[in-house]
Amino acid sequence: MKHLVTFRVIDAIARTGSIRAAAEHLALTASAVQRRLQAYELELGYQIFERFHHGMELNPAGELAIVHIRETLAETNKLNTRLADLSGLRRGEVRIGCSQALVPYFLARHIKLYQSQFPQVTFEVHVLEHGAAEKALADFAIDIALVFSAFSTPDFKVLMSVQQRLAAVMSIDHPLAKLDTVRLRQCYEFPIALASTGLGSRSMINAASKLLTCARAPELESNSFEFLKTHVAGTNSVSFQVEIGAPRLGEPDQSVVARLVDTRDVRPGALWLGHLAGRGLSVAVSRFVEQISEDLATRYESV
Amino acid sequence: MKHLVTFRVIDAIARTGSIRAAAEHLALTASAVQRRLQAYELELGYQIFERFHHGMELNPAGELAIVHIRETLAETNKLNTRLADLSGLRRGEVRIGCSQALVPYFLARHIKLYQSQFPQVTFEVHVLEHGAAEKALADFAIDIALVFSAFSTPDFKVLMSVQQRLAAVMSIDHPLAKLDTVRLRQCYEFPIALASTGLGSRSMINAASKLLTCARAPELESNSFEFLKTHVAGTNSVSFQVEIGAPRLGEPDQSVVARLVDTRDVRPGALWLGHLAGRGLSVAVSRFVEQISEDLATRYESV
DNA sequence: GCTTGCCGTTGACTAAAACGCAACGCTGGG
DNA sequence: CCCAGCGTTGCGTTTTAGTCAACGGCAAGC
Repeated sequence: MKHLVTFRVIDAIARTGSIRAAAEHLALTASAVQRRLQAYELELGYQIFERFHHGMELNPAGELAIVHIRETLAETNKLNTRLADLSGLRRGEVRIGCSQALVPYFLARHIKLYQSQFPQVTFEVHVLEHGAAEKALADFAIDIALVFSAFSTPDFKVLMSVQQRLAAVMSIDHPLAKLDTVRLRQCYEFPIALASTGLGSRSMINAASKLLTCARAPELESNSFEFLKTHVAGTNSVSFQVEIGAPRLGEPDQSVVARLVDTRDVRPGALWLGHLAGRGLSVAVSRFVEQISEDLATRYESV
Repeated sequence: MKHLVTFRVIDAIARTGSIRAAAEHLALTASAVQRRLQAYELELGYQIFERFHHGMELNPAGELAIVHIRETLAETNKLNTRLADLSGLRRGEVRIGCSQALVPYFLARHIKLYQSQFPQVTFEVHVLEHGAAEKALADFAIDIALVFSAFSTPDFKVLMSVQQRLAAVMSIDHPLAKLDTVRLRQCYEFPIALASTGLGSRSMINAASKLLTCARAPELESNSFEFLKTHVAGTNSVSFQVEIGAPRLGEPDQSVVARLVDTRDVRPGALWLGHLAGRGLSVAVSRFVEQISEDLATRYESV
């Protein structure tokens, strides 16, 4: 889109924090980028960026402008998907921000299913926790967020939220694998491998461990569920994962199985699906929201 | 704004229905206008207009596009007012669509009051009834509508609505002017001058007259309240006007006075203040909405 | 039945804007 | 003290947007 290059340029400057970085990102020269910005600031009548020796930063006027700019870019995308939708084929882009736990099973399955129906729709998956997801929504970097922490400001609209129990993850031949559900006390009889602080499963464990006399520091800690999984597969360690991020209950994933933890030990958390309030969703996105909402609603209890 | 000329060009084509008319309106050549449109259609990948021998008309894709285009233009205006607001002075534009009755007293008073505080804010007043106001809102031609008919689709958000009684308008020395309120029957003892069908006061009268045996066709009919007013000033005719559009009760306006009609004869109608749902209001507009809402709320009963 | 008028569109030419390149002045960190 | 990285500017070239004039087509009017 010819008339939007200035907006894309300014957006890039704001994101990268420097004209030269933005220029490289856009395959342009620094001077071209600088001149576009200068021309826009002149038209607007206000400086948008504060110039520092280390780069550029938005000033208060720029904060207002960048919202308008990103909104316009997003609206343009929506127009394109609507037009494509009108002419028959469903095209579009879905940009998701979600917790790490959602990626390997839940999202992978749903994106595959969706693309088998609408191959022209592309996906962008950003792994983000907590506030990062809110910021990405506000910056128009993602369309929807699927996270474990509740949204902290009213700028976001919750589309749905479901209960999530905690699951213990262990090797397929682990003694606890024979049980249907496990007690937290039983898990602590083995070495414990936990996700890093800040991830969904860790906060559930932390809350529960306060009440548990046998609780102790974990033998292993990592911010990669993938690593935790391979670790427990080869040892008698026990790890934990939010229900939806655990290997499908019952269906062993290679050499790892998951068992729900008794709710008397760990109270269920919540998974939130939301988007930016006041912002409409494109056809492709709302169709995807429908798909995952339906699955979530049938699979888990709403909260 | 350099990057919006294409949008303004297309908007002009859509409004005028022809490239050449749009060109003249924009002080450009027809070929320049045509090329901008062609370039946009090429970028978009879809034709936006249907070409006829008598001019241009939006096709379905164009209907989608024009909404986006007008929304973008309106959003740009909002950004400008927000920036001006941030830098101290309150600048901006308020575009109102309203029924004829509102103009002479109510709007004139409020615009004068508003501009005495914020002289940099400009006003556009469009006299529109019924559906025309809804269309103007949807086309982003006005920011708010203040009309007597309720909004017919959920695309509009009602900000407030107040009851409106009917008032009889007569010369200052008219026999009925001695009364505080009048009965409809008493009015019909004199020649009657009515507003044209489609205007607010007329529909209230029409509804009431069905129940009245003495009702008859009016001696005079006009779509100009101004004319009706000067007519009753010089004769013993009686005309009607919605409460808010009548000369201030008690305060004679030159040679005309208004008296409320008994509510047993004519049930109050409603005055609606609304804007386009999902569209935020600029600072200047929302400030004006506040001002008139407060006045309406203290002066009339809400409904 | 032909003319006249208005429509969108196109080719040729010109004025203006955008871009790349190279260079300048500046500041903070090694 | 120098070097790396920043935003910015002058200059020559390329690309773009505009005017002007002309073409072909359809509809109404004499």
